[in-house]
Amino acid sequence: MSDPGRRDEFYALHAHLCRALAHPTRLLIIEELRDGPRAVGELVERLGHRQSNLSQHLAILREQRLVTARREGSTVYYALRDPRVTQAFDLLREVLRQVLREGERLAVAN
Amino acid sequence: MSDPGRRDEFYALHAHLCRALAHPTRLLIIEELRDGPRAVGELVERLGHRQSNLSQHLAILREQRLVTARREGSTVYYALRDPRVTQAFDLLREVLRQVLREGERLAVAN
DNA sequence: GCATCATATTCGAATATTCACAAGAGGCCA
DNA sequence: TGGCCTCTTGTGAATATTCGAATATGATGC
Repeated sequence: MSDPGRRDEFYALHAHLCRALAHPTRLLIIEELRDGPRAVGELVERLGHRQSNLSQHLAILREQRLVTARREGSTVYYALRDPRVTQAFDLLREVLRQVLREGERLAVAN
Repeated sequence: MSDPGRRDEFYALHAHLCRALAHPTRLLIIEELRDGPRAVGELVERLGHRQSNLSQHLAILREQRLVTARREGSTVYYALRDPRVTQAFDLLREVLRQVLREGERLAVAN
């Protein structure tokens, strides 16, 4: 990582990975996949978004290799690829909760 | 979290947090702050961006409460607020490395 | 073949992000 | 006070993201 070009490229990829997580719908998808694979139709039903919209978000998660897609007949099952993604997800969730708690204290203090 | 309105709001905040991480420059800033606080000028020198640009990125990290800013005379020192942020950062970095390794294998295999 | 169901992709409009530059704001010291 | 240093913020242009609607693809069964 001493080559600055390679370093910049790596950080760009890292940022793309974060970007893939930077949308509420995609976070909800990840939460849904936490307990195992789900078909697109199930996600549509459970999350209540347009099918094309979910498909677009799933494509983004696929491109960043955060999920795998397995075809079974005409239905496609999505699954999380790496448990570390949910670990990172949970860490940030804790950070957020902390921020909200401190925000409440600040709101009271000011 | 059973109230759907509250759930959506929480996921929106979570997404905003991820969004704050979704830029190479901001990831580089976090990496720089890993070993302790840094003045804005130091970051400018080490990262080689316009000072106003770094200030804009620092503002985004501040708004999401990922960093703290402490004034000392006329210089401002930034620091990471929560070590879990770097933990999440590192987890995603590992995921990325894994993806790159598998990508190489795929590139060879195809 | 054709119809149907499940999923994916394309398109365009609305919105958000990012950068550089210019201008503002606060602290320090003569 | 005035000048200088450090940092922040407003503006606008270029670019990227997001959504719904429409359309395309792909598998299944008749």
